[in-house]
Amino acid sequence: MGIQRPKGTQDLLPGTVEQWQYLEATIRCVCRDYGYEEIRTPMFEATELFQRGVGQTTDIVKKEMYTFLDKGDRSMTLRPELTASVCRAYVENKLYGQPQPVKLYYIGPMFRYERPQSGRFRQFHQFGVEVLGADQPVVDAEVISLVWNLYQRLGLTQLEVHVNSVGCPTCRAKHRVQLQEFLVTRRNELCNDCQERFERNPLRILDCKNPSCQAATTGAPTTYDTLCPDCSTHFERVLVLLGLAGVVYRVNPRLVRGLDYYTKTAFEVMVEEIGAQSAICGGGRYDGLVEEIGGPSTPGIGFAMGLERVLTALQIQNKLPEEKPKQFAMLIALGEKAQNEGFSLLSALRAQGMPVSMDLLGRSLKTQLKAANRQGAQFALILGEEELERNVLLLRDLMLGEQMEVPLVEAVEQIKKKYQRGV
RNA sequence: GUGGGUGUGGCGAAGUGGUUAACGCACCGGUUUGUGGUACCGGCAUUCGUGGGUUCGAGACCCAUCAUCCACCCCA
Repeated sequence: MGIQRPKGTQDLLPGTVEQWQYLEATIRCVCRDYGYEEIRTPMFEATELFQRGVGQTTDIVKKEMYTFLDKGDRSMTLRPELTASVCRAYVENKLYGQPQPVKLYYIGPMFRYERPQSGRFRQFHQFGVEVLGADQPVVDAEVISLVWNLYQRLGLTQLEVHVNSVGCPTCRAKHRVQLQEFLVTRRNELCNDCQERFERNPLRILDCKNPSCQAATTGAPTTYDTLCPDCSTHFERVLVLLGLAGVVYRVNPRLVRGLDYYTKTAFEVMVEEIGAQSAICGGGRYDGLVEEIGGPSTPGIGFAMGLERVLTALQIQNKLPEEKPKQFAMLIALGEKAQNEGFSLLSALRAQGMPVSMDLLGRSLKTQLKAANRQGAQFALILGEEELERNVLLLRDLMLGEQMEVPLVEAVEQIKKKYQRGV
């Protein structure tokens, strides 16, 4: 076998691309309704952006980035996520000078060097939203409601929306200490991974899948015990507003997000049916990130949604729209003279916006009819030597099996009439 | 990075060491000259991911390698 596509990448072929187009169109529609505008940033950025933005200690930065030196010896990285880039763009383009908040969305490929598995790729696609310059709880609720609304429109069911507050850096640090104090006596009950997490990232132990870790952490102090008054009222307000927006959610004190920048509200949406990688959307507030990147202190919140995973869920739940017939009519021209006449007719029909095509292999009438049938065409426009001599076109209705003769001069008009009736 | 499964034509799938590698779908062509969706007929893998090895003999056994899938880690 010759050259193959890189591991963890996909060729999206006709038949599948339509599903992506449908999903993307629905997303854009919801974003427009919510008043979000699209932003497009580069596929690669200075490596430092992700190191600072995503966090040096995260797996993404430590082992999953596609990093390379360009010809000027600058370290560049294929974007593994987009929140850092959007914040960079916000600062660099001085969007803080525009009316606040700035409400943005993006759709595009991300790159992470991982072992592929179900729902996990090296090039994958995310839809995401970022709101910069607003710290009110309503923003958190609006963003989550946007996600909810999108899934409703897509018809997805069996969703689990988990919401939590991880607090600001101050209360998070307090929680961390309390958690370690709680766990220190049970440390030997934890799995190997969690033994290591104990020092590095004890919050993560809370959402370990290992049953013994689950048991060891029952009754552990939650973030709510340590939330400062500000974080606490913020969280309560978010929950109230979510209820008012009709979002069905669950408060999950064990929900911890993996990226360093999250503060206060964190949330995740899961669909169990799609496999081990069941999170189809994850996000939260990141009030310190813009400043971390070198901009003015600016609150922010956003999420990212894995489109491959959403599509998988839609497939499993059978919620994708049916494929429409590709062509309205097929032109069947027999012989070179007829092809000349037919080709110009074809171009006239297409100029009028009708989806019409013709045989490109010079095949027999019979074969072409068969092909037209398979395309789902409603009409066959037959033009042979005989018709040419009499200046007519055979207009055959493939559904009814009837055909009529139309003078060539009236052909476009007549066909258009049929087409408009169908549309 | 770790662990497990799989690899036969475009797709699905038989083939438990022995002469010519089933079958289904798809595809292409035909069933008298220019009329489709059905039916019938025919065509479509010098070869079983690749490279070695065992054997009189291998798609089947062994080794290596590559690819792919699933799971862990982590994330969308």
